[in-house]
Amino acid sequence: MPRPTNSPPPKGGSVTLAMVARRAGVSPQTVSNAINSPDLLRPETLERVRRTIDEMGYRPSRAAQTLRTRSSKLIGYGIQPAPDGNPPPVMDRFLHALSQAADEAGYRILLFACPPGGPSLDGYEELLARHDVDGFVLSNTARQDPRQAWLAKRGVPFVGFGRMWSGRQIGDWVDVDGAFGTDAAVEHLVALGHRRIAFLGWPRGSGVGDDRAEGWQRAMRRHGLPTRGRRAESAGDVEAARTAVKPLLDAGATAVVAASDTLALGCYHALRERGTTPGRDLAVVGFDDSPTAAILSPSLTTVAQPLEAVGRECVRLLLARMATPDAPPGRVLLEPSLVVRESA
Amino acid sequence: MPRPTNSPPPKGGSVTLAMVARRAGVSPQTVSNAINSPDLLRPETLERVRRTIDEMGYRPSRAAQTLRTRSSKLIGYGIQPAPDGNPPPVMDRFLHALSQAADEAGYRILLFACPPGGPSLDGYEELLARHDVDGFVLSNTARQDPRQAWLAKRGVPFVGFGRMWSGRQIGDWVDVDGAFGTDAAVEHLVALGHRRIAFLGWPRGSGVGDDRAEGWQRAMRRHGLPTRGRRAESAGDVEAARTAVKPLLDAGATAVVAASDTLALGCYHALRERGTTPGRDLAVVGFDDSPTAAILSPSLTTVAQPLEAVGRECVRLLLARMATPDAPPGRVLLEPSLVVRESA
DNA sequence: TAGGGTCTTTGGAACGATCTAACGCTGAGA
DNA sequence: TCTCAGCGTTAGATCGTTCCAAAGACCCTA
Repeated sequence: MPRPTNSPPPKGGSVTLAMVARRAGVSPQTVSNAINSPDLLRPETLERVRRTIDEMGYRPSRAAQTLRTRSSKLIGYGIQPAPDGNPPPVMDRFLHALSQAADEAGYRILLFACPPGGPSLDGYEELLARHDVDGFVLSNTARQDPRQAWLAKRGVPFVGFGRMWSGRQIGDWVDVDGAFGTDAAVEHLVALGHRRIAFLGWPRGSGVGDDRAEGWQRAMRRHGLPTRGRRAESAGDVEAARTAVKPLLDAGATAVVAASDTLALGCYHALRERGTTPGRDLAVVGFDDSPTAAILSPSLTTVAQPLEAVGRECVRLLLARMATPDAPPGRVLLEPSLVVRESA
Repeated sequence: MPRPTNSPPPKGGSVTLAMVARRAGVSPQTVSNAINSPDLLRPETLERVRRTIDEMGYRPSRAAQTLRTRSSKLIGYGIQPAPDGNPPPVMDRFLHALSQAADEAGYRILLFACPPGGPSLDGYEELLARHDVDGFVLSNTARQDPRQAWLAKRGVPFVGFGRMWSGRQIGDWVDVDGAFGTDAAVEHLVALGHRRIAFLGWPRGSGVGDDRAEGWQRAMRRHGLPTRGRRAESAGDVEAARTAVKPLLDAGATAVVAASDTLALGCYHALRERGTTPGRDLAVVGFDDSPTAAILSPSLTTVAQPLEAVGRECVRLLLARMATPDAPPGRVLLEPSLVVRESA
């Protein structure tokens, strides 16, 4: 009769450290060392252990490692619901980039659903207490976002996608230089011969929006072009943009730089309404390179965020923070790139 | 001098089962029972333990539970890179729904990055061996997808978003009834008085495409309307669609049902080219309710997939499978809904 | 040959939870 | 009166790994 055991039923044919050790004729600790501190072993022992590991297809159990080391090699990410109408159109690309970068560093992304209407802190608390998450990536950071301060107070490593627009800067972040993007858009338009270049943005006070406006303004100034009367503000939806852009057209603008692809689409509509054609009668540049941009007709010239790089940098900063908790904060501003299509 | 210990530095002020037990004056096992089998305890003991748990803010450690039970309460999800040009425009919505449904059942989604060019099995292997993942959700299931068979052979619970279009059906899946969607689109058009309703789809042989075509065909037949000469095939991009739809227009179609929003947009372009207006001169219905659909002008009537429901059902089926591994396969076909906008 | 110093390797004790078997006690059935 | 199942609870072992301290192997010098 087999010995009575109170161990749970094995799931796969999971190989343990002890099994490897027995087969290789060493102690479990030596196998552990072979993996974590190879330089402690005599080369021939190391070789033998390594071969045995391969032969048996051994993989360390994360649960056991986490229990012992209190580090789960997990990065938490709260996934936001799409606020109606204006879902971040690019979030799955970012998430893939993030996941890939994490994988390469031996980490994984653990998802949790943020309830709609502002992220609460419960989810973060839960992941921290129960899963021993090593750190967090924050996105859709808002003005008055409580998360950074909350995490910082607890000494939990985190990195935000998006800088803080109000109050004191807290912690590490990676962001895209919106001003650089609109500046580049203006450069492109100037090179095409445009002089009366307008900007269609969101109401002042939104950090992202003001940033994008600033790039336009600075480039205009650099070229000695007037900005007065060339700027309009609009809510984020197409309809509002269509209305808001009209004064700019009436004022004789030959090109419009918009703060988002959605706003740019509003320009398209306004132009069609008066029987003119985007890209021919008026140059239009959007922002975000949303999937829509490529399939419009004429296709939309737009500023693309380097999401893959953002993901990589987020992981890099996060790992650095975990390695040296007291290091000065890391802040990375990445340059977006202009995707030139038919509309400009 | 404090007793020497070899425990790792505590991360938070983490409270353990043993600490709760000591404070409540019971054994650790009783606290465990209070959580996992409350009906074993005498009501007054239960009450006392529960109060202590609340007071101390105790949370069981997932790592320890996983180690002991071999169940991580984790669901693996391989996140695909966006294949160029045609990223599934809806995947982040699905992912949020999935994560939320999992959360509510006490599970979490663990992400891993699938390398581009078809998912390899390595990622699945890794999650299984190292993280003791309890199951997987598959999406972007392709013809000849090796994953289902691989997982089934190992007895790993999984559920696919998307049925299997070729070969034998393996395992559980949830899918959206494309035929139902196009059928409903035809119904709507017929009610508007249309008779010459065309279908613009992908080349035959793609499971999803054939499914959507079939709903159109069956509804047409039901109404005694001819389908001959009213069907065109096109590659998935706007440009191809624009070309492919022309014969349908020439043949006098008054309405087009497209297999995707992108194809529908191709119709828009073809119409504009000949100076006609979508929604007035020709009704157009798309499929997917991508973000683009709402912001087009005229806005696009389209068939919306119930992604929240898909997420919920995926989790439900997966949990059922884990509970009873030998139960007959669960297959859920959900009805999409027609979102009526200006184009039809 | 004994002593001292490197290098390698090992035993034992955690980490925090859950499983099994049994504790001492009561009351029902024979 | 004796046996035994059931009650709520507990002791002890165990999951697979890593940390700590110390033991063993080895070589060199005195």
